[in-house]
Amino acid sequence: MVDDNSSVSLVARKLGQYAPLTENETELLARLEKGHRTFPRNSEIVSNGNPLDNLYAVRAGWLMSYTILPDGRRQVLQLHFPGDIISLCDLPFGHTTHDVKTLTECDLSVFTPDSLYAIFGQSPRLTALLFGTLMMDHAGFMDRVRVLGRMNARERIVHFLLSTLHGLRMSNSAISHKFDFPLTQFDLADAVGLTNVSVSNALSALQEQGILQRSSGQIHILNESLMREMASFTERRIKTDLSWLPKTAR
Amino acid sequence: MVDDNSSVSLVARKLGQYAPLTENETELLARLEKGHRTFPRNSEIVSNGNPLDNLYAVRAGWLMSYTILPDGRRQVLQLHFPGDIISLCDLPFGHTTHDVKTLTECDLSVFTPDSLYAIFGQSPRLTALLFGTLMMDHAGFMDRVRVLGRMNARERIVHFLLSTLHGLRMSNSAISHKFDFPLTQFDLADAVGLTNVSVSNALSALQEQGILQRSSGQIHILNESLMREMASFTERRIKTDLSWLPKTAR
DNA sequence: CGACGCGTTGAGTAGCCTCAACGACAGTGG
DNA sequence: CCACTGTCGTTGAGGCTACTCAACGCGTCG
Repeated sequence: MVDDNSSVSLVARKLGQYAPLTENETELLARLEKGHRTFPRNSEIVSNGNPLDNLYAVRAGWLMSYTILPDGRRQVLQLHFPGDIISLCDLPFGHTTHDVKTLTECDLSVFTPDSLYAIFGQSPRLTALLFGTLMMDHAGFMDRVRVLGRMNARERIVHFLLSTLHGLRMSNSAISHKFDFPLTQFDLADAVGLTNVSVSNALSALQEQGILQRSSGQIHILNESLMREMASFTERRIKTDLSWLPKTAR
Repeated sequence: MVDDNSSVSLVARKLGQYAPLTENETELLARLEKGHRTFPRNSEIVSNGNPLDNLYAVRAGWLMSYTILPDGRRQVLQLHFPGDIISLCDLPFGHTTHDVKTLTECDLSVFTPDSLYAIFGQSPRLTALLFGTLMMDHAGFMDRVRVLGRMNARERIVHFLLSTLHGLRMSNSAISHKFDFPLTQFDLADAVGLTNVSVSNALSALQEQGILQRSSGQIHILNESLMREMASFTERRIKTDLSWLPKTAR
């Protein structure tokens, strides 16, 4: 377990990329992550339809949220990385709207909605930043609708890998072109609306063409710019001028 | 032109469904819709990538937002109905991220981001409600990812029609099972990731089975409960207990 | 060692796509 | 008033992508 930066909130680090935070704001966020606990790989963290008792801040590890159709088909909705807050989007519903489970061993901070409400009450600026991350997610889902609606197998996979890389860099800008990728091909298939067979074929083809390389749970992006073009991937960056924040830096 | 309710903000009416609004709040929203103008059918309202100079509140008519891929493929992202605010989700980016055009003649209020910032500064509760609607959209996009990723032609169309009906009822709860539907089959196809041919076939099949009926730009839902089951459609309703609103009703 | 999960590969299939032709209809201009 | 034009929806023929089903190799773990 890495303890050398346990005092720094990963959520704060991520939000700090959008706008500088005051000490007070950092402290507010750190409070969310006071208590934390590790979950083994493949743990069910959130179960669809339950009352929203807890939210989770990811301190380490990967998770994914997904839904199961009545007949068993599964759709992976989103990956969650360090710095993300899980179930934030369910706040206005009061209950969870999908399942979440860990893809790796995870270190999560568990807190209640009330802890967030406290932040909402105390810092309009943090509130806005949190909503900002939600709107980033929103844009991400709009992109995925475009991908799932109009792209073929290879384009889908390329886009997904790029957005994964992008998501990783959000909390750790040091991520290069090579990264651990703990999803099985079944997971990846359920994320991009294909079958494991098609995923296997497409990945092989991509590797064949020297676009990427795979090795034991790792992905190596060999030609990022070509991949961006293939999937018409556009990186969404929140406007750094956050003049729209309510009560700016009171 | 209907003038008898021109003094009532449609946005206010929609937000009022989630939580009662004070007079002051209603007045704030009404300010957004002070000026308005009509646009003919098929007008380009928003063009992808431009600076976000204006937002629009829909007072009457239907619009749709969409993206065009480099090779011309199109994906319809969302329909917009009376009471909706267009481009709200682009606020943190400072530029538009998709195109919007009118499907019918539309009556739109045009206002600047600054007008919204004014609301953000004056009413945290309205701010939260506006974000609430955004999170409803968010949930809608998550549902669409599930639909596009894992459902076949008929299920997709059924789901889309139901969510359209649901969206209409959001601003006008009097909508029954029969409603105008100004989308062409090309539009519908681009919304659910199919071709016009598949849409035509699927609609014919649905009509054949007595599930719905079409007649000159109208859709008549004959068996809503069966359709809900077919597409495992779940109606998202924002929790009416909005205790999480910051500075509740100060 | 056997059991299981995971990835790969092959053969056959199904759903949706492409291309094309045609009819209905509305708008336009002569 | 009527051809002319373009959009829209329908239907058919053929093709392609991704799916289903299945077998097999590999590695991990009990």
